[in-house]
Parts: sequence; structure tokens; C-alpha cells
Amino acid sequence: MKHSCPVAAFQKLISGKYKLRIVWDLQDGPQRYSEIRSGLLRGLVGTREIAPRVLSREWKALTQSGLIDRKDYGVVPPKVEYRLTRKGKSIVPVIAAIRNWGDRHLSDSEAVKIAAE
Amino acid sequence: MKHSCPVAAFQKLISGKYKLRIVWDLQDGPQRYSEIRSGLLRGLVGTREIAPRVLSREWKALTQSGLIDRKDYGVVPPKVEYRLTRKGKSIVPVIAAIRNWGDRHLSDSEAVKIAAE
DNA sequence: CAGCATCCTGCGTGATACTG
DNA sequence: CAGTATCACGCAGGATGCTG
Repeated sequence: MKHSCPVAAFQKLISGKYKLRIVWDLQDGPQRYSEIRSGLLRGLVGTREIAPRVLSREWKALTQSGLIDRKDYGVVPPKVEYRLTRKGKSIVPVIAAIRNWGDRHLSDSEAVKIAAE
Repeated sequence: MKHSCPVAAFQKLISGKYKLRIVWDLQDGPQRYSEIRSGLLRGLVGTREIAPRVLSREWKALTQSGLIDRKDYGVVPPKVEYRLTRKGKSIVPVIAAIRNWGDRHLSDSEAVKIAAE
């Protein structure tokens, strides 16, 4: 057998508020810290801040799981890019399936409820 | 537009340790409380207990989101069955995609790590 | 059998301030 | 610009005991 529960493993991999969205946003190419950040803020109605500490933890986790790759250009002012690894790209269709399902089966009211929190 | 982020909505829907697995286990037909419970314990290496409070919360959430349906036979001793709604059934392929991805891209070591916690 | 009530703990997330 | 450091808090989830 492979293992007891791939679903639990997957949930762990993408746990956290932003991991799935980060991977999704990276599918069109590498992005920098602030680009991802503002991309995440877009769509959040409450327009809250995202603590940088939260984001860096998401990236560390995503990097450790091998879904994204961090490239530091080592210049001043700092320039760092994040991009999908092959493994990261392989998960995009799964996210697409999730989005597709959400679009078909989640009502606007449910989405609004979430956006409004 | 439909809404800002179906992914976030989906994550909310299936948040929690057992929701995805419960839905997955119900795809072959209705199950009773204890059946689901032991089904969930199977595959947990640490063989911890699952607090009934946790399970009932999962079910209430799943019922409220319209993914499962609760049928109380109103007999003594109690008999209650849970089954998938149409919406619940519609999400099964998504879980299948997740499992499929997990089987292909998650190493055993990662799975063991999770099972062993 | 299928839960509910209560207490407790860890962790994810947010807010704020500071740095190379 | 791209983070790290520190504090605070809510809530998921576990443990235990009781019930219709």
C-alpha cells in the first residue's frame, strides 16, 4: 500500500489560508513578494492586512513541500521571486478542479459570507 | 462575477481533519455513527480516539453546507444514518482528484510523517 | 448507540514594530 | 523591498464524564 490517507496529507500540504491561492496565482509565471501580496489582498473585501510573518511561513512551508521555489537575486534593494516547481505545477489542475466545483456548487451568498468575515 | 475566491470557500467547506474523509467514505452508501468513526480510526496509526464532540461538529457543518444528510430512525437504541446529498456526491470527483494527485506526488515518508504524529 | 457538556492546550492568524 | 521579532487571541481538536 502507498499510505493510509493521501487526503490528509494533501490537506496538510495546503493548510493555511493562502497556500492554494499562492500556487494558483503563480501558475502564470514567477512573482515577487509584493506582487503575490497584493494579488492576495485583491479579492479580500474586508481588505485586511496580511502579516508578513504569515506569508513567509506559507512560503517556507510551500518550499519545504517542494511546491514552490525561492530565487533571491541578492541585490539591493532586495529582489526575490517565487515560482512553481514541477511538483507545484502538477497540483494546478487539482486546484482547477476545486475552483470549477466551487463555481458550480457554491452560491454567491456563501461566497459573500466568506468574503465579508 | 461569481465571487472573489472559490478556493477559499472550498477550504472553508472542507476545513477540519475529517470532513473530506467522511464524504469520501460515504460515497459507497449511508453509514452509521460508529461505522464512520471506526472507518476514520482505521488508517490512523497512532490510533487515537476521536472525541464525539469533534465528529458531531463535523457533521453539523457538513449538513449545514448541504454535503451530507442526517437520517434519524427515531428508535431505541438510537439508529442514525448519514448519507451524501447530490451536492455531496458532486464533490467526490474532486476528492478523487486530490487522492490521485497525492498518490502520484506524495512520498511514503511524507505520509508516514503524518500518520505518525 | 449516538451523542452533549466541560475543561484544557497548541497553533494558526492578525497587529505592530523593527532591520539588512 | 523583503522580510524577522514579539505579543495577543480565537478556535480546532483532544480528554473525560454523563445521558436519553
